[in-house]
Formats: sequence, C-alpha cells, structure tokens
Amino acid sequence: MTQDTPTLTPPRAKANLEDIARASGVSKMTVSRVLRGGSGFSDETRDRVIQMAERLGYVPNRLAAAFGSDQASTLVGICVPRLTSGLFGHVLDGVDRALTRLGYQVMIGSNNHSTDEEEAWVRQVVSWRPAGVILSGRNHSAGTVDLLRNAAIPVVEIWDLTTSPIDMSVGFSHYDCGAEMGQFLIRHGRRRAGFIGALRRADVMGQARLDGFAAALARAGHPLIDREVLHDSPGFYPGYYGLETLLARQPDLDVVYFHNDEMAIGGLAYCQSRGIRVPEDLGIVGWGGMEAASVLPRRLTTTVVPTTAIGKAAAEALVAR
Amino acid sequence: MTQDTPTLTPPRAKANLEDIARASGVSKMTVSRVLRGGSGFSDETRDRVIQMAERLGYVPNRLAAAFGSDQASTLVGICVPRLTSGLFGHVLDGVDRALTRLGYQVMIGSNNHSTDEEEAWVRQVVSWRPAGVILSGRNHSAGTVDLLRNAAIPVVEIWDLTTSPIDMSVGFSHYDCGAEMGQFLIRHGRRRAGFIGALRRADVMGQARLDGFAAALARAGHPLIDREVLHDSPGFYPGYYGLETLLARQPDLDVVYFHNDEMAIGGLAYCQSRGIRVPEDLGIVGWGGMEAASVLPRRLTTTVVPTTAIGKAAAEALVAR
DNA sequence: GCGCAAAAAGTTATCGATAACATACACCCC
DNA sequence: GGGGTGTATGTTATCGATAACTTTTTGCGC
Repeated sequence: MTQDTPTLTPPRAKANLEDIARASGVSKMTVSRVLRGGSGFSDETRDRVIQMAERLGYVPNRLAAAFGSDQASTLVGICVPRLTSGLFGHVLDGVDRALTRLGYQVMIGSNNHSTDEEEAWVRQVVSWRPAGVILSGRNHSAGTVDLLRNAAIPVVEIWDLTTSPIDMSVGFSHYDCGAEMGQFLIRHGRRRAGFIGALRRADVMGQARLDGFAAALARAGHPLIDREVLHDSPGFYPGYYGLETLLARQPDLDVVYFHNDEMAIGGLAYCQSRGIRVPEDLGIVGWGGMEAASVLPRRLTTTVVPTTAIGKAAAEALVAR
Repeated sequence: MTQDTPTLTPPRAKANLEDIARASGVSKMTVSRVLRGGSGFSDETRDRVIQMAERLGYVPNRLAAAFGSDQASTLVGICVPRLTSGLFGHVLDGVDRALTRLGYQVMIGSNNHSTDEEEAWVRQVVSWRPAGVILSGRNHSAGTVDLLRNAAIPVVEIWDLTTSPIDMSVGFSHYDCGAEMGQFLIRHGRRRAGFIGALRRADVMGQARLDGFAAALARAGHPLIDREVLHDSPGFYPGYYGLETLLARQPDLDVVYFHNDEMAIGGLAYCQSRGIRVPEDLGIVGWGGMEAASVLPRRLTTTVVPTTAIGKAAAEALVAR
C-alpha cells in the first residue's frame, strides 16, 4: 500500500495515528496526546491535528489502545439470568445509561440461571480484559470466581445481596423480600398461604424468596400449606396452570404467593375465568413490580424492585474503581 | 518480573502463549496452533500443550488476537431503541443465543429513537473493529452510514425492512403492519377509528404503522377520525390517559389503534374503569404481541411480531459473511 | 545574552497473538 | 539413494496505540 499524497484521499480506507501525524507534520505521539485530550502541545498544533483527524475520518482503534496499555479498556460485561425478563431489561437500561455516559461499552450475556453457562460467558469476557464485570446473583461456580480473581477484574454482584461478595455487591435480600411479604400477609389476616414457583432449584433467588416466605409464615404459626413448583419458565401460562393445579389440591387457600408478577398475572387471569374474587376469595401476590400490574382491574399485591437503580448503582460502583 | 521456574507457580498472574511455549518446550506458534484447534502438530504435542495451558490457567487475550489479525474479532454490536421494551428484550435474546453459540460476544446499545445517539454509539463500537453490527430501523444519520461503510463492517438492519439497506436487512414492513390492521378492522365492520401514539416523529416505525393504517382506512372510504400522539414514552399510563383524551374529543369512535400493546393495555384499563365494553362498545387494538396481552380478561386485538426469530435471523445473516 | 525551568515535541520499546514464510525431518516411490 | 511430498515445527515481521523516557524549543528573570 503506497501512501503518497496522503492529504488528497479524504476518507481513506482507514487512517491511523501515523497518517494523521504525517499529514499534520508532527509525531504519532503528539497526535495521540491531542486526541486523548492530554497536555503538552500548543493550541495551534491541537487545532491542526484535530482538523486533520476529522478530514481523514480517523476512527481510533480501541483494540490497539486497550491492548497496548491494559489500562484503557472501556469494556464492561454484564450477565443476567434472562434477557426476556422485563426486570432485567430495566437493570440493563440502568447499567447502559450510566456506562455509556462515561464512555464505556457494555457486553451482555445471559445464563439461564445456570452457573455453568455463566462460567462459559465469564471465560469469554475475561479474555477481552474488561474494565469490570457485573454478575447476577450470589451463586457462582468456583471456576468463575477463580477466573475473575486471577484476572483481578472488578466485579459487582447484583440482584441478591451477599455477605461474602467476590468483590462488590449491590442489591437486596431475596430471603428478606419473601419474609416481609409473609409478615405482611399475616398482618392482613391471611392464614392459609400457598406458593407457586418455577424452574425448581435453578433459580436460587426465587428459592430464597420462598424460603424467607415460608420461614416468616412458620414463625407466625400459620405455616405454608402447599407449593407448586413448575419446571417451566416463569411466565403467564405457567402462572395460570400452576394456580389451577394448586387449587385442585388445596381449594381453601386464602392467598397465593407467586414467583413473580408475570406468573401472578397468569394466576389473576385464572381467577377471573373461574369467578374467583380477588382479593376477597383469594389474595394474589407477585414479585417484581411489573408496570403492567399497576393498571390491572384487580390490583396485584407485589414487591416493587428498584431495577434501574440497581443497574445504575452497579455501574457506578464499578467505575469508582 | 522474573520468570524463573515457570512450572512451579500454577495460576500465575497471567500466563501467555510464551509461558506455555516455554513450559512445554515448543514455540509460541505451535501453542497458538494447538489452542486454536488448527493442524500441524502431533497428538503428543497437543496433549502436552493443552495440559500446560490448563495448568497455568491460561486465558487467551482476545484483544491481542483481534488486534494482531484484524480477522479474529468476535465482537458484534446491537443497538435497539429501548432496552426496557419487552419486544427488544426478545430480539436481544434471539441475537444473544445465536451468537453466543458461535463464540461471539455481544455489545449492546440503545438510542432512544435518536439517530444522533445511534451515531454516537456506532462511533464507539466501530472503534472496537467488530465483526458486525446490528441496527434497528431503516433511519440512520449520514455519519452512521459513512462510519460503517468506511470501516467495511457487515451491517444488518432489523425491525423495519428497507429497500435500500446499508448492507443487509431483516424484518418486516411497519407500514404494511398498519395497513393490514386497517383492512382487518374494516372487514370486521369498524368504521370510526382513532389512533393513539407516542414519541411523535421520533419513533419513525410507529409513525410508519400509523401511515399505513390511515392509508388503508382512507382507501376503504372510512378515513381515520382522529389521533392523539403523546410526547411520552409508549407505556401503560400514556395509553390510559391518551384514550381518555381522545374519547373526550371523539366520543363515538368504534375502535382505537394503539402504538403498541403496552399502551393498548393502558387503554383497556381505562375502558374497564369507565364501564366501556370491549370489544362491543369500542375495539382496542395494539401491536407487538406482548405475552401478557393473551391472558387479559378482554382479548386485545394485536399484531404478533416474531421478535426472537428476527434476532436470530439477523445474527445468522451476519455470521454468514 | 546567560541560564534555567517549563512547555512542546520526538524516540524507542512494548503489549500478545498471528500471518507468512522458512526449516527440519520422516517416509515412500521409482 | 535421489527427489518429491507431507507433516511438524520454528522465525520474523506486524498490527496501532501508549508509557516512559529524551530532546528541542520557548519564555523569562536577572
């Protein structure tokens, strides 16, 4: 590739620092300094370089920058259990907004509540030497922890608070969520509670809510009557059919705690179809604070989770490093 | 950093190809070949190298690899209008699944329906020399197009089909969506239709649906009676209050087409609160195919969009390059 | 006009992996 | 056993930016 008359071929294939340097009669280093907004150059030089960079359509090569300095990485990875959940969409949004504003790029991943899938993702992401990683939950494989510790990458665990984080933790306690809801329902006179969940043990956080819930009920002397935990993903239909199944076994429940709002809305639909009055005959309780829930004819009882705020806080914790 | 006795410090700071090469008595190049699963080495060598790589806790440096070869980038960027929309969550999921399986990493961005924000994102992403980029919609700034063309990066535009794509296009026509819904409603005897939207002209695709809708109605001789377009984001509450406003102006509409399902559910809630029977008194029509819509007491009329499939198809189109 | 500090700029080495090219050796056929 | 065909391996240059260091220039006080 001959590179004569560099000033006459405007948006050339790809210009690099060298090209700009040549075209503006300075050294690469000066160009680098100017473009990164450092100091050590005259105003005149700066203007000339910036103008030339624009003229040549310069696009920095972050690959080279990050590789050369292993300081300059602006990559942040975030792994959530499912991308299709509205809650995680809001978390992602919080993370994305906070990081984009600061010039970071966000790499996503999802793990389907599997620590092995998470580890596979972490392995990939770590090989990009990111500035930080955000994981969901407190449960990680040993390999995941090793990988992150060895690479000395800042980590924020979100969504479920942990007392022994890999590095940092932003979130709330799912166990406490469940326990508080249990107490709340007892205070409101409910005595025969059921639970409908999904994914069995895979969703550790949903399980924690159930544990907290059941513990609170037991303490109050009105233990959980029954539970129905489906293998399915926690969506509307599983909620609908889950309630049908549970009520077939236990017709005299007075309240049902669902894995999340989506399932609860499914339960609500079942009640509607069978003429079960909510909340008179049966209380329907969800979790998550779906916006949809608030405009439904029958108000759902739910726990609102500060999704966007968690994302934002996680991003900020990471950047503070 | 002295590097003696490399075999005795198992998960050293960070091992690189050189370390593995030294430890297993071959050259860097051989290690590289083995780890990338190429050919040109004996089984014996392969085993030794792989074992050594594991022992040293080797994590490849994708930064270096992508930088050195400018072939090996496994980064793909995707930019959607909003991360908080359920529809885009499914698109992301489709993209993520398809690409993760093939060893790519996904960088996300959101543009709030602004081509300027999109351009800013593209500028960042291009500097990582991605293997491909997925954009939403057909509307992009000149800068965006230049950037991508100059960098010769494969591009897929999703969500709205365009006849003159930057590179490739996967999706459907929003105009046709609107038109088909218009025809459908006319066939079902609706004569006095209204429209409730959001974001004004910013959401070009929502606007296209409106245009198609209005055109179909006009062709059928029953033009759109009125429209109410809010500045707000297209959520439940804007749907609720939008319908209130529209009906105050036009009490005798027999059907209302909403920007999307979320707004339509808000409209449904309004009807419920005022005793307006759906669909007898008023048809409520959404767009998008939210799962929630299907379990509501009153069935929403809507257009189901193959979100996950689009994401998957886009990813596959990209990889096919 | 000298000397010295600060500002402006240039030089060199480097990050880790890979492409492209070069070598060494085994094997086999005529 | 000469020469060809592979297979297994090693060497060298390279990608683009940056850190760390060095050199040149400018400004200014006396």
